[in-house]
Amino acid sequence: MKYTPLLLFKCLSDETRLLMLLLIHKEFELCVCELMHALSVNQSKISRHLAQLRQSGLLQDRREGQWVYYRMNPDLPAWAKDIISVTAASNPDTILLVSKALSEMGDRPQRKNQCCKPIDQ
Amino acid sequence: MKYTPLLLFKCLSDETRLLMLLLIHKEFELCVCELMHALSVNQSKISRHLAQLRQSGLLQDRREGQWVYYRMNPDLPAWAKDIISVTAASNPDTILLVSKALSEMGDRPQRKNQCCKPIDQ
DNA sequence: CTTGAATATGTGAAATTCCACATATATTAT
DNA sequence: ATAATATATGTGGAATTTCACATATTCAAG
Repeated sequence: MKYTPLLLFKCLSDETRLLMLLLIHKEFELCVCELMHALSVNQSKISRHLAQLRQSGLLQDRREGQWVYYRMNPDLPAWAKDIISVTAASNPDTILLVSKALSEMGDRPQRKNQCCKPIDQ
Repeated sequence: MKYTPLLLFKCLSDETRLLMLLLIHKEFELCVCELMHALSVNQSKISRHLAQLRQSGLLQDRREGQWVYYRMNPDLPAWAKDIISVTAASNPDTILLVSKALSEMGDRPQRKNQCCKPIDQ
């Protein structure tokens, strides 16, 4: 996977993808249905943007039963991680509403092997 | 001017705009004809992308005689400056060729007197 | 095996972005 | 005044991106 600034910025230049990335960055790991609920966006749209982020090397996926969980790709170069971290830290308002919608979601899937990052609240 | 991550990333998601921004970031200030020469791109294309970067608040313009010089907008929020700086510092290859083309334009210190004169002079 | 839930993807249309060409504006020189 | 240079922008079309809908796939439960 070759990471270029242009590839990263194209990924970040769509509102749905940007919100998903920032929310996953905050929550460590989320599944498709959680993202659907948080962003109030239909399944095929979420899934297709996730596929693009995975194919671009920004996200990693992990299947657990019927659910597929997405998290930041740990192999992302440091400069790309920095850009996402700086964006998140300096613009907390960006994911305010979607983060609230996520926390108000009922029946969120339980992660089996999560050790460090609990579902908030 | 309201700066949002999405607006910044849309500006950075086009190759012409990204190269121009990184080159201006490195050179501090460049005029339209220098950018045309460095990127080997025609005038209307350069001018239109510069207009977008100015209208988005990323660049500042300054007229001096018949030339218009563009530089980074000093009012850019720190996080946005950081993103551009991190990108430039960690991806020097990105502007390698355009930077070389610019330096081959010659007489950089006196560019205000020589900018856009015919090549054979 | 069949059903249902969660997710992925084929497809064509809608929306957006990008571009080249022509033309307009601004400044300088003659 | 006119001409020449540098830059900006109107316009329509090409290219790309985004979208919704339908269908496919994968897995768990019965």
